[in-house]
Amino acid sequence: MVNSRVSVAIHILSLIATTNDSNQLTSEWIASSVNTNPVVIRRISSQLKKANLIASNAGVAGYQLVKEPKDITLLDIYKAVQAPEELFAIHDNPNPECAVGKKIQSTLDNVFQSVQRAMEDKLTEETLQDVLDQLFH
Amino acid sequence: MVNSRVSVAIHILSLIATTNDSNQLTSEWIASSVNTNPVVIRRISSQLKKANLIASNAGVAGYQLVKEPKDITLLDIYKAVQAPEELFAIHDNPNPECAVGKKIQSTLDNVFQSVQRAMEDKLTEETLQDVLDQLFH
DNA sequence: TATGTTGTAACTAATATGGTTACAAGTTGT
DNA sequence: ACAACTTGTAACCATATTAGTTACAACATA
Repeated sequence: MVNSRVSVAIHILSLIATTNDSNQLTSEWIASSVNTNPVVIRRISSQLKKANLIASNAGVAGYQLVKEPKDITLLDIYKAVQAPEELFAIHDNPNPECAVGKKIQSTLDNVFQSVQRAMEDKLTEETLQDVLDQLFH
Repeated sequence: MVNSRVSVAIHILSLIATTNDSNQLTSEWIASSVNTNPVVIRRISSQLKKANLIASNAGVAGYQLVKEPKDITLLDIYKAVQAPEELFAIHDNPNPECAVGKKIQSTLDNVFQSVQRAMEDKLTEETLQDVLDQLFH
């Protein structure tokens, strides 16, 4: 299962996108909406910052979006907080002296990549704006 | 990340589909191809059996496919070994007194379900036969 | 009856995850 | 200058998941 960092990241970005008073947007305030520890928020915010989705300044309260919500895809968010990780794990060291074992890894790699691409294509279709629309419809 | 049980399950099914001598298909022999412990094989085989993909008899060596490889989709295999589990985790207990916190779970549930459906649709397209074709092309 | 198998329970080590404490470094207002 | 507050990170902890392992009951077969 994909961990909840994606979920929390979308929550954070939704708050940033919809809160006018940037001064209010402290990690502690965000944490009280997400219901977690402020450090968890700062940790994930740090990843969103490295992915160039948000901006912030050490010492000064608040975070700002770097792009329009319609230009932030869920894949952007997914990749920001997910290690550059394959969706499916493949068992290692299958027996190369077995006809199946010899080719199973490359075969599964092909298959799983196409599945992962299908998922990522869907994540690309949906933007933060779509989430905001659903949140406030 | 989706654990390696899906990967191992496909390996097991490929061996069953392509090994004529059923007597050879012991959990120990399969384990030597997968490169793991026989109990791991029996554990996953047990799940495949419950999903009605393979058959076996306690005490007698071997496993048999219940369906044709072309009629076993990768989604069948995925669901057999994966707990009936959502692809994306959603953080719990967001603050209901916050406009975002109040609706984030139902919104993310919608969004993530559509993404999961895209992945499952792709898994449905590919069958064990397709894997066999790639293994022995 | 001896040998070998499947099926499972139970335990273990390794790893990932989210929560937490602590603190350095920065900003701001007085 | 300094007090109060913030972000950014390192470090640690408890928990859960995972795969590997040992052990053994139940069954089949020569």
